[in-house]
Amino acid sequence: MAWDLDSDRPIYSQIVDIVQMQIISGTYAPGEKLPSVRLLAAEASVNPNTMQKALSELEKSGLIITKRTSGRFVTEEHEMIGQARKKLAANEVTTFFEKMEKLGFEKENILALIQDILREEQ
Amino acid sequence: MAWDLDSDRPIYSQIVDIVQMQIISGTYAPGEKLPSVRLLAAEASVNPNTMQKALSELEKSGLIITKRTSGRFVTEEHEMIGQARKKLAANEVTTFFEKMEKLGFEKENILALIQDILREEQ
Amino acid sequence: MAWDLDSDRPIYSQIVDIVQMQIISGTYAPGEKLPSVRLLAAEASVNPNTMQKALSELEKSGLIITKRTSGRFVTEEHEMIGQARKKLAANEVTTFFEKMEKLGFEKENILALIQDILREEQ
Amino acid sequence: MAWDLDSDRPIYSQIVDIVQMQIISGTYAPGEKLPSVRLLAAEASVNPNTMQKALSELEKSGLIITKRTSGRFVTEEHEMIGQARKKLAANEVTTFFEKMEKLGFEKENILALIQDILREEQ
DNA sequence: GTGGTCTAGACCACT
DNA sequence: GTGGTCTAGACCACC
Repeated sequence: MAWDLDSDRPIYSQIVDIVQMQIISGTYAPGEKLPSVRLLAAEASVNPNTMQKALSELEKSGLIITKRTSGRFVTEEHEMIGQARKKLAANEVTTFFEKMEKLGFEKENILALIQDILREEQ
Repeated sequence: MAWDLDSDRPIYSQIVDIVQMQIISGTYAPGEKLPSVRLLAAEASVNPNTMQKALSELEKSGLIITKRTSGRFVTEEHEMIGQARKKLAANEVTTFFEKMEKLGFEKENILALIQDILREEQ
Repeated sequence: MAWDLDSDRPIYSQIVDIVQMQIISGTYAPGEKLPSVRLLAAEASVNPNTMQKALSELEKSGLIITKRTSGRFVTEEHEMIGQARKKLAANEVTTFFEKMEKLGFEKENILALIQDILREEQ
Repeated sequence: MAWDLDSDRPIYSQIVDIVQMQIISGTYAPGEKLPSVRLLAAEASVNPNTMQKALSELEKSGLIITKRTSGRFVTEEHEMIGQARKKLAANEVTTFFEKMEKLGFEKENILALIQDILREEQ
């Protein structure tokens, strides 16, 4: 597993993004038990406290459920995962549009442009 | 001028991107003379050789014309600038689609999604 | 190896020509590993940076492939080498014709002249 | 007049080539009087002795005739000029073939190649 | 003053 | 060990 952490952003925040992505993409399925904090921390070469903080964030957002005695599990509510996915997607779309507008493209034209490019790729 | 260089990527490459963006966005107009290598290097707090390497790249790509004794100028061929703009846009579109596909969206659905989001923003 | 560099033209440019010639003539075979930058630089009594600049040019032109940690290799695409050979040949032919025209020969007569001379040489 | 002398070869020898070329190409017509040694030397930014030596060479080869009291003249024998022209042309042809053979072209193929290139140029 | 080239020497990432 | 990047400082040609 490539964790690829850099020192630009807080480590815990980068971990949140990675694990969130793994949940959304199904690497960790709904209801699946996550590895222990210690194991994950070791994998990522990170202090367990840091990993703990990251997982707490994910619990706040509802993607992870902690069962005191048995560990952490991915939520079984597909709805939660779907929401997270939509939120990330919305972020991607808006930052994408910001970049395109810096390049001087009007919102109205971007859709047309995308269709052009997709057509060329085929 | 905020050059905002980090150590993740080669500095000269970041400079290429920044100056390219300035040309495309019109900060430097077609035909306009660029500041001298030494001045730009001082501005960016970078060695003149590094700045030179960046500008040489831009010359190879056709965005900049060097006149030996009088300085460097933005090309007057709007065509070249338009091409660079299109190339950047195409990159943005493809990386955007890659990210969205990681999030589990099919190409066909992305267009629909964008339209939804744009409608909500209004 | 005689590098025979003079100060009329940029050294790196002369090196480009020499190595290019070695590749075309087969001194370095397709797929063969080139000596390291530092070694070549020492051979040519040149700064490693200068040699690097020359080899980078050759990489841009496609004759050389760089594998980051293991070295530089002559391309295995005979097509690329053939193209370079053709380009050099075309240059020779055109400069030859320019000289001959300065001497007052018409294009149509040059072919005939060449045939005469070749016949005499036999 | 661009004399373009470099320090690779003896200056007088370079001057011989240049003046010879001017005679062959008709810049100096058969029978025409050449400027004085002093004037030519000044033009070429060269010591008059050097110019003198160059012109003596040309006299030996028969291209120039010295008339003691009135100056130097281009020969009126078109034959002489024609021979010089042929000799230069022959040199060009042979050095051209040497270069092409270094590039791996057989004599037999060069003619065909030239015809190809000339056809493309049209 | 401009850009272009070159050297010397350093540090980095990768394997 | 490999190539890649960067800095510092020098000299050149051109105008």
